[in-house]
Amino acid sequence: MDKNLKRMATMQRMQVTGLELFYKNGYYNTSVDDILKELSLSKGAFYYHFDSKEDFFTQIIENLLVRKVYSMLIEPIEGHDNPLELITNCFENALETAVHNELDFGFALNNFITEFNGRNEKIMKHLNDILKVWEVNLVSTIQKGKFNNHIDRHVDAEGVALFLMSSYLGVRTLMAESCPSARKYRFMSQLRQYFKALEIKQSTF
Amino acid sequence: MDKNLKRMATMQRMQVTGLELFYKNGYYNTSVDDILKELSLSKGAFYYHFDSKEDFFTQIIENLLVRKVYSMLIEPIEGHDNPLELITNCFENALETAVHNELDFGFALNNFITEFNGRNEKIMKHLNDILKVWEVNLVSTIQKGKFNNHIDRHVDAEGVALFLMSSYLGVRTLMAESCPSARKYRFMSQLRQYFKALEIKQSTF
DNA sequence: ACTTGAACCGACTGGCCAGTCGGTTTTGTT
DNA sequence: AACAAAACCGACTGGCCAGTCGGTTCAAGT
Repeated sequence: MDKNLKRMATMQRMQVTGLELFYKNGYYNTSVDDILKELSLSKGAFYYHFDSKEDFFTQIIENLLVRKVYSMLIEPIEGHDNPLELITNCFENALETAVHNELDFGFALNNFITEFNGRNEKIMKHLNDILKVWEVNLVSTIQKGKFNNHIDRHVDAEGVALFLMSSYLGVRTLMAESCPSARKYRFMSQLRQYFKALEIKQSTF
Repeated sequence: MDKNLKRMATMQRMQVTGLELFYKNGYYNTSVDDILKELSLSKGAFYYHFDSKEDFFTQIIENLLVRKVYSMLIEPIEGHDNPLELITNCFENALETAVHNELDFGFALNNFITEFNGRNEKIMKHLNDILKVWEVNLVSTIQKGKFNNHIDRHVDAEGVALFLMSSYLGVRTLMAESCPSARKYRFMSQLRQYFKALEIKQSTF
């Protein structure tokens, strides 16, 4: 582990730069050489550390994407406060990074899913796993909210989770397209609107 | 116009097949030869009718995508009935085609936007125009609903339109990934839930 | 100083693909 | 039939790119 320090450092550098470029230009539009040029490294170094471009990407998912999605979209909603508030704040923060054009891992996830959907089963499996974790955590957070009387007990937790994930992924696509700031603001307003429908009264189905 | 009949027919065939393959495999992952093979046509035929792959795709957008999005997502919400009902039915139908794995033009739009975002300004312009038309029509439908007392007059029409577009694009991504039928059902339930919050009371902002 | 293996270099291969171009066939016109 | 234009053919070019491989450099141990 100590001897592997240099190895780890190089691999890490490659992965970070790789994710950046894959995020910006897409997987298929980013050549291994593009990444290597950025780092002043050579093909030899790359294939010394990774088996293939696909293997490289898989490791990026496991080492970077999973963790970041976790820390940005999952951890912030764990807690005993009102889940609707937690989720609101979480989305607010996540979308704020989007406004500043920073690397948004939720969006990266969305892009990669779109890019690999129906084209690369192996990679899709990894991406789906992340979605699954997100979904499961949303559902359990909402269930908890029902127990604690923050959320009406008739609401369908799975449905809400799906709706939240959908609208988040969708708005990120639209924010990338134009007026991110205004759209973030409008989106958050509507989210609050939607949450009101989940709060107290009897309804759902 | 009469003399051009064969020309038109061939171009049409190419475009229809092109859209299918671009939809299935993505633009960059579909070679011109792939499309030609499908049609038993040659490179010569292709470049006789189109200037470039990009020109070809642009014409597909203008001739097929625009019209289909219009007929599937815009026309159905024009009318004097309750806009919330119109939109509900429209989404219901649109998502139903998705369940059957048919070519869904709303989804195609979503995929192409993701694929070209930040990578091809020229094509993005065309795609954005479609989104804009969709948005404008949603907004005016909602405004009309406010006038006709179907929708609370405090609601932010632009916000609702954005939220609807977002959630639609997002759920399509998630439906493609797994359990489309169940997700469609859940999504529609939540959409109705959200619409309830827009119906009568004072709120918004 | 010498050895050894990890880390890295970069020229090269083979395949794919957008676009070209000289040629052939098909179609319509006279 | 004769001709011209439209439609189509397919071999070829040049560039890109994933992956290979024989070689060099560097660092640690002895």
